[in-house]
This record gives sequence, C-alpha cells and structure tokens, in this order.
Amino acid sequence: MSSKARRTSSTEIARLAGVSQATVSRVLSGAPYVSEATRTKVMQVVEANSYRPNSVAQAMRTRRSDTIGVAVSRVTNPVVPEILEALGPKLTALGRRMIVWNTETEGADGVINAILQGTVDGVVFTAADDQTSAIATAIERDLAVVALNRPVPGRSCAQVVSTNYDGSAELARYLLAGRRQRIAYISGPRERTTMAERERGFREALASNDVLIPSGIPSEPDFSHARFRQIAIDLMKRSVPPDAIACGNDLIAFAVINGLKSIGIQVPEDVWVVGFDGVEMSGWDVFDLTTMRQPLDQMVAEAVSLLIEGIEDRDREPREIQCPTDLIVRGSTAHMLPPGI
Amino acid sequence: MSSKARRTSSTEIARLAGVSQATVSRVLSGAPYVSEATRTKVMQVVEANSYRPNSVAQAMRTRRSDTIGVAVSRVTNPVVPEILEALGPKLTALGRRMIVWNTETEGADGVINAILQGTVDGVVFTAADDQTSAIATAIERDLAVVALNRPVPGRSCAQVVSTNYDGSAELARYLLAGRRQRIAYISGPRERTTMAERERGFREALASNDVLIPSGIPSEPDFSHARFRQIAIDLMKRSVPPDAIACGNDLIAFAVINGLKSIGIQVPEDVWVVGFDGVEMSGWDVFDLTTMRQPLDQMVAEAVSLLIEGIEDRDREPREIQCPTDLIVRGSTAHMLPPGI
DNA sequence: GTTGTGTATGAATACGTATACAGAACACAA
DNA sequence: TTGTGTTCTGTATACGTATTCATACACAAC
Repeated sequence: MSSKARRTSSTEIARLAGVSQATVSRVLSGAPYVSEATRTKVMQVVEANSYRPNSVAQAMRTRRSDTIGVAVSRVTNPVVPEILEALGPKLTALGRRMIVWNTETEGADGVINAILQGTVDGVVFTAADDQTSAIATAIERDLAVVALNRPVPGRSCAQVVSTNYDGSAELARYLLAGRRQRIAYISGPRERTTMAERERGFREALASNDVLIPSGIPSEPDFSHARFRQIAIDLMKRSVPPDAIACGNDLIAFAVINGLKSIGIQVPEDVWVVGFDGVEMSGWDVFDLTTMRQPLDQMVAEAVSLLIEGIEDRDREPREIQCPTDLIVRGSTAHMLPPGI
Repeated sequence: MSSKARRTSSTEIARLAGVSQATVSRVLSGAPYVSEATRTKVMQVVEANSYRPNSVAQAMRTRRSDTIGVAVSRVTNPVVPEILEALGPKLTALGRRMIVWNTETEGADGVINAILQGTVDGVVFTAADDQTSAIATAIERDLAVVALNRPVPGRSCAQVVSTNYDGSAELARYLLAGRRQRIAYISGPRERTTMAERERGFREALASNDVLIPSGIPSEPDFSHARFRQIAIDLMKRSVPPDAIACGNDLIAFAVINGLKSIGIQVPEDVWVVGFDGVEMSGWDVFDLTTMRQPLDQMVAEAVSLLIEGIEDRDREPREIQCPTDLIVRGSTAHMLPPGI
C-alpha cells in the first residue's frame, strides 16, 4: 500500500548506534582495532534492522562488483543446466553473484556491454557460438576470463577443457574393438573447437586402424533436434547402413536415438550409438547411452579457481587445465569391457 | 602482461572532447538542449574509446541497478532452462541484467542478501522450494516481485500461473473418455502449490465422475528421478496394476516411462501415461508424451510485464494473471480427439 | 537600450561505502 | 612531567554518474 523504502545506510546505522559511519564499516568488514564493546553495540543495531551494506556502493568504492558473468548457449543442451547448477553454489559460496546471458538467443551484446560497463569482474565463456568478439573485449579490458568446455585457440585466456581428442579416440577404439565395420560420425557445429577436436580425435583413431568411414559425415548448417533426427533416419535408409553412429555430444545422440525409434530400428541390435558428455539424462532407460563422461563438477571447480585467481591477480599468466574423460559403457552398445587404453 | 586498466570515465571523455562531464552525460542519456555540434563531437570520442557509462556508478546515482534476480530450483527439470531461455532475451531487450540463483542447491541466502543489499530491482520466483522467506523479505523491502509458475498463497505479490486446476481436470476427463478404469496419480512435492493444484484438479474431476483411484497415490519425501522410476515399477507390479498413470509434471512422467521401459511394459498398450508442462522434450519419440502444455513464452512475457510494472510504479496493486493450458495428445495414450471441454 | 525567452553549457552536488589520515585516550617507561 | 607506542574512533575524501542550479549567449520584442 505505501512504500516504506527502507533506505537503511551505514550512516543511519551509525547514528542509531551512536558511532561514526567509518566504525560501522570497520565492524562489518571485520577490521582490527575495534573494541569489543562497540562491535557488539553496532552488531546489535545491524541485526535489529537486518542491515546489509549496499552492494552497489561497495562496488563503487572498491571497484569490485563481486559479480561474474556467464555466457552460455543452447540451454536446451542439458550440459548447460548442469554447468549452471554446479557453478551457482560455488560462486555463491565465494560471495559472488552470477549474471547469465544466453548468447544464442540474445547475441553477444549483453556480455560486451556488461564488460565495458564494469558490471562484472570476470566472465566464464561456455560452449560459445560466436562469443569471440566478447572474449576479445574482455581480454582487452583486462578482465578475468575463463573458457570452460570450449578451447579458445590463439586467445590468451585461462581454459578448462576435457580430453576431447583423446576421449573421442578412445570411443573410436572401443567401437573398433566391438567389431564395428561401418561407423558414421555426426558432428555438431565445427566452429566449436570442442566439436572439431572430438571429430578429429575420432577420425584419426579410425584412420590409424585402417577402418573405413562410410561416405560423407553429415555436416549441416542446421543443428536442430529435428535435423539430427532426420540425419539418423537417412543414414539407416541407405543401401548399406552404418553399424555404429558416433555423435559429437549426447544431445545429438538423443536426437539420433529418437530418429531410430521412429523407424523401428533397434539399438544396439541394428546399430550402436555413442555420445559424448555423459550428461545425467544419458543414463535414463530410454537412452541408456554409452558415452564419454566429462568430469563436469571438477571442470567447473577448476574454472572457478582460475577465475578467482585472475580476479585477485590480474597479471598472472593464464593457465590451461585439461580434465580426463571417462568411458561409460551402457546398453546403446553391446556390452564389453572397456579397451585396455 | 601489463594491466592497461582502461578506466575510461565520463570525465575523461569530457576532457578529450573539450566539454564538461555533465554534457557527456547529457549526450549519452539523449537529454534535450544539446547542440548538434557538441553531440557529434562527444559521440566521436565515445566511439573512439568504445566508452560505456559505468553501470555501478549509474546504479549508485539512480538507485536502480537495472538488474533483476531469478530464483530457480531443480535445473534438472527442463521447464527451468526453458524459462531462463525465454526470460533472458526479454530482459536483455529491456536493458536489464539477470542474476540467477539455484535455491535448491544454494539455499535462499543468496537471494535474500541480494535483496537486502539492493543488488536487484526486482525478483522472479519460479518453482520455489522454500523461497518463502525470501519472498517475504522482498515484499517487506518493497521490491518488485513476481511469482512465475508458482502461486504464492496469502502473499500479496504479482503472479503468473497457468490453469493448473482446470488443465489437470481436463486431463482426468480425457483419461475417463479413454475408458481408463484404474488411474494412478503421481504428484511431486505437495508444498509446491503448482503440484497441489494439479492434483486437486485431477482428483476432483475423477471424483465427480464416480471413478475409482486405485489405492494410495504415491507420496514421497524423495523426489529424485530414481524414486519416481521405482514408484512406476512398483505400481505395475501390483496384482491389479493401473491402466493409466498421470504425473504432476513432465519430468515425473519421463521417470515413469523409464521405469516402465526397464521392466518391458508397453506404453500405451499396457498403460497410458500423461504429464503436465509440455516441455520440448515431451515431444521426443522416446517419450511421445500426452501432456498439458503451458504457454511458457506467454507466461514469461506476462511475468516480465508485471515485473517492470512493479519497478516503475511501486505503489501499484499486484496483479495476478492466469494463462490457459493446452492439451497435447500424443502416443503415450491411445489417440482420441480431445474431449469436448 | 532594456527586457524576455529559448537554448546550450558548466559548476556543484549527492548517492553509500571503504579507507587514509589525524586525533584521542590510555598505558607505560624515562 | 614528558615522551613513545598502542589501541580505538572520528573526519574527510573519492569512486563515476545524473541532475539541479546558475550562467551565458543569441535573438526578438518593446
């Protein structure tokens, strides 16, 4: 009904406690040289009014917003929610806030503006579409930058990636060990270095084993669920269909499985399917997907470390961290022990 | 290597353009009474330095952070990513930033602190677990508050909900029209008003049609995927299993379908399954789920309207908006035309 | 020439905090 | 008594912006 506008400031608290504003600030920041008496007196007033220092003024004064930006894309890919879910608590625990942009639907303007406006202390770029310019801006402005799950070639910024190349190669060897003869590989957008690395690792592992890849690996500008689903259908309707389909990530594999189901193809009897990411859903019965798991929680933890590191010490050389992936064999391939390597 | 620390301020821009800081501010805010000559001169310097007004200082001065908080839970429920994906662009288009908290994993402290600290102008609460105290705090501090997809009884705050009761009743009637005799209902946490409303609508529609609900409707403190999956398995192993399972939301239905698949039960031949939400995944072939679709995009748009409304005009009475749901019949039930009502 | 009106700009200020600086109170030694 | 150091607290200031107030100019009207 009426606006109470509780504009409680440290000055107001100081007045109520009968001390100076500086003392209130000192008490709340836990500064030394504050007598126990005043400390309790101030805290009493603080509690009574459930006062918290205004974060905007704090940011103004300290030139630290304690806010970090997270640029994501394709929220429909379950990896993204899983990353956000891991990121949130870790940042909150460090007293940081998290601003999220969806660069796919919003473009990169939001991120770039926030960087130029000093809204954020650092940025986590994840699964970028075209966040390149934003990354450049962030680096130029000397912000802390971490590329998570998305290597950024040529850019000097901290990076956390998984063993995309090796993991994918391991998947290829696993399929070979399973006597697969005609393997198709469906990649996501190749501009994404993740996708490119995985495909390269897969192809080179196959090549070194003298095994054929049937005709063209589908390459599409359209990366919708419907498109991948259709690609799978088309593949299986060939005169010589593949006996295994490897996918650039789990989301693609889900689309493939949907396509196969729609035309009554059995997995793994008629064709094996493997993914990459190891998202939680991949373990659901309807998919039961053999996949290469990324240690997402560990990766996120490392990313946060690198980020804080970069914020605290701007002149530190950006580090790069690679986390090992983990083969998970499930029902979408006929069960075997994982290969020796 | 070295920190350039581009601390470009409006004062600096003013110096370079040979005008006062006030004039720079006027140019950038598009204020009247600025000569065309100075305007272009200033803009030139602004462009050259790709200057943007510091958002923190702006917030300090205007007492508007242009940031809104979004409290979510269970990111694993695909509704949440879909909400975020719709919310992001709409807020960005309005020049607003979005801070996200996952109250399930982080608790409500983050939200509450942000509210007390003046970090946000408003908050969207969505699918709350125990965000009650946070909502109370926000209202007390006279922030703009919108409850999205989660009615908050007794609280005077703006709300956007779908027709949970009626939609669920319609689902019940649809099952009755399909000659279902033994219908089980699996609800999510009943503290969530959404869940409670849906269950009530369903039960009352059945009761008014004099149809039995087999024994106990499962009610569990554990709401994991594994738990719901197991509930479905247990249901079907009864001596008299249900011929239809209705679920409080799509996510539960997915778990049920997984459970059924694991014991070789056919859908819809052996049992029908229906969900609620109409998330994108519900249309995937592996689920092919009959469900009640919420007009999420419309709901989010309304929520944003109410939020901005509340920010611009603090004294406005909070409104409540209800959006109509939409029955989508798919393969998880034997196809029929939707019932007359 | 004086007054008035509309336009364009600069100077000054406040938002709420953290912190440098200075001063006060006190203890203790010389 | 004076000096020295330690502990505590208050005063003053700056962060970068938006905005109020005052000023200056051009031009028209009398």
